[in-house]
Amino acid sequence: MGEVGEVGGAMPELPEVESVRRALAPIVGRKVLAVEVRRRDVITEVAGADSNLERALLAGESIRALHRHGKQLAIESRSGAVVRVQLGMSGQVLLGETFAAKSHRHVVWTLASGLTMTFRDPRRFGGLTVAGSLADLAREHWESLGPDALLITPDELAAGLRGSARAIKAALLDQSVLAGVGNIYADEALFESGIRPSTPASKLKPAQVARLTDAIHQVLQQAIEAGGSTLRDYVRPDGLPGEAAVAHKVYGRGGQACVVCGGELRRVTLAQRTTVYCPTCQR
DNA sequence: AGGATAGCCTGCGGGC
DNA sequence: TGCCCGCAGGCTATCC
Repeated sequence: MGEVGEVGGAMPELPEVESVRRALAPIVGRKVLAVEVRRRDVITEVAGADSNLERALLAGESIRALHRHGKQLAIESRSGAVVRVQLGMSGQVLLGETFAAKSHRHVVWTLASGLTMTFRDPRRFGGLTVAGSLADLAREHWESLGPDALLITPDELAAGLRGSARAIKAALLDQSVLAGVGNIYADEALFESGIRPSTPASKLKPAQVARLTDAIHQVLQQAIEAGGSTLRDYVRPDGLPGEAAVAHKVYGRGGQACVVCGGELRRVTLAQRTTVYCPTCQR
């Protein structure tokens, strides 16, 4: 088995994580022969996880399935034990054998047939969580997440926004409202639905919530189909860069011309995050 | 108790 | 050319 590829890149939001999940398909059904923990502090344990860290990381197990909720990934073994992967800002999962020279390789799995999987994360905003079962992981972590952003309905989004005075941009970044949207796709979805990011969440009319829901689905789906991020250091499993697959219309374009009206896009800080919008198209 | 804020961490790009 | 500084931001803890 030669190099399979580099899976994951910068600024992972739902589409990037979904791309990683799909790209990890080769590990399903394979046995984990060994796990090397090079940096223990990237791993947290949920009560009930195997007290032996390598076993908790699925050493000796066969991989049964790959799950995703929002931006989080879970690798489930046949025994039911799971490893949650959070990519954070700079996390990657590498599949193949040609990555020994890379720095920040925190955990390395050796699987059957010579396949190697590596978790690397230079900034360490991400990490791994080991749990005895999906139910344990859900109880400790996933239950606090809102509906997955790809599946959320207008009614569910409306319920998450009800009574909330904060800006819609802040609400979209809140993973307990919906899971999977980060700064990039929040701005893109608000642009597509013509909603100003500073609008109080509870002030959105039902029609706006419906449009926003559609826009969230659309921008995420489009990004998944394009193979994940558009950012330059993202590399798809086939080794081709994902760059330029989708052009962001507002993210990173403050001061530039709106692709719809030609006006100047405005760059502000909202909810501690750089936010770009069109003052003409977004009311 | 919802919501705002701080802090974690490294790579990179702009400016000089 | 090379150095320095600011910025990027998902998530958790903490505070109000």
